Amino acid sequence: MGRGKIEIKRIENSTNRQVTYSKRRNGILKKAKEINVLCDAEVSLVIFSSTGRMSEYCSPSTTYISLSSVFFSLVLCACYTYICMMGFGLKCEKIDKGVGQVSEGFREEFLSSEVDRVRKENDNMQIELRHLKGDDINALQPKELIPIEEALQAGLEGVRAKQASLHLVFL
Amino acid sequence: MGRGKIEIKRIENSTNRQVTYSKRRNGILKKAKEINVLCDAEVSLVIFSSTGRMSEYCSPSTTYISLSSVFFSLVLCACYTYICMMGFGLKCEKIDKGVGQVSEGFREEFLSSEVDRVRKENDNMQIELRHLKGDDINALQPKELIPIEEALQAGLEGVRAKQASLHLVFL
DNA sequence: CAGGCTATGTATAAGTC
DNA sequence: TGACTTATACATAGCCT
Repeated sequence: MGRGKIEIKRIENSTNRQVTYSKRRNGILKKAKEINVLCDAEVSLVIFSSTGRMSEYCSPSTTYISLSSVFFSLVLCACYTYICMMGFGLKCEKIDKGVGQVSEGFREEFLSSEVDRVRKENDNMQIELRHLKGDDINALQPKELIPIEEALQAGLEGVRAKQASLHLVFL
Repeated sequence: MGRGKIEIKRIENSTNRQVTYSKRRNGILKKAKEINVLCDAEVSLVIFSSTGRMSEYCSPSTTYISLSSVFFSLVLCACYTYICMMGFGLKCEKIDKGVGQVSEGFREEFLSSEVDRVRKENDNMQIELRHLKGDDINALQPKELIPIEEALQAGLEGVRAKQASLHLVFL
């Protein structure tokens, strides 16, 4: 993608390598952001240059900040590592042998179904919200549009009535 | 980079979105591999499609695991990754098989915090929905009413435009 | 819906300052 | 070393099957 074609192999000239790294890193980060926006994809990207400098991108929408327990983080971290390593068929014995944990099946089962339930509720609301905002309505039948229109109309009237009353107060 | 220029915003047509996702995901994965080879960079990339399918790439070297101080920086990403996976209801068999007890142990902890998170999300959406429907707006400040009104107005216009286009078809 | 096909938009290798 | 330019290779949007 430049003046000349290059072979995909380690760039021996270190200056060149550094320059190419910067450019390509920016390119990848940009593309990561684009696919997130264009396609609703979640992306987690971490790049280390050969000098150890790190760049990263995580798509927004995340709530990991709320997970404050350090222990928890470490476990997740280990987990992530494990995923990466498994990708290359490596075994991570440390994790296997690591902390033994007693798990109480019932509570977990409850939590699991609760997560499912709340998530479903979430999905439905998200769809409703989208529709109210005029998104994703192309797939809808004419009939289905009517209640949406009515809801919007009613909402608008409500808000405007409220605004009008506030306005009176200010006069 | 195609027949036409596109704006970087959510692709509404879901078929298109899926197609674009596949193509761009392959593109990013390719570039991740290239920067790894060309520039000796370590890359860790995880992408989830909106349907929850995961793709990942980790550069072959696993040396970063030993760089524990730097690696610690990955914790946030790790959390994020794990949440994504759970968030899409994926069963990560690799983890379950490999880590066994450990994964079960923190799965519960995860589920617990996940229930909290999703519930919070639920609450927020519920509030937004209520406001759009004209409920609970008495407590709002005039300023806060404006975006609501605008959203309603925009939504209404969207729905009516859609209805108009459908109407044309029926004539 | 998954796989090809091109015209076209982007990324970027190499060059310049 | 970094910022900017340019010619080229590459990625991909819109089609088509």
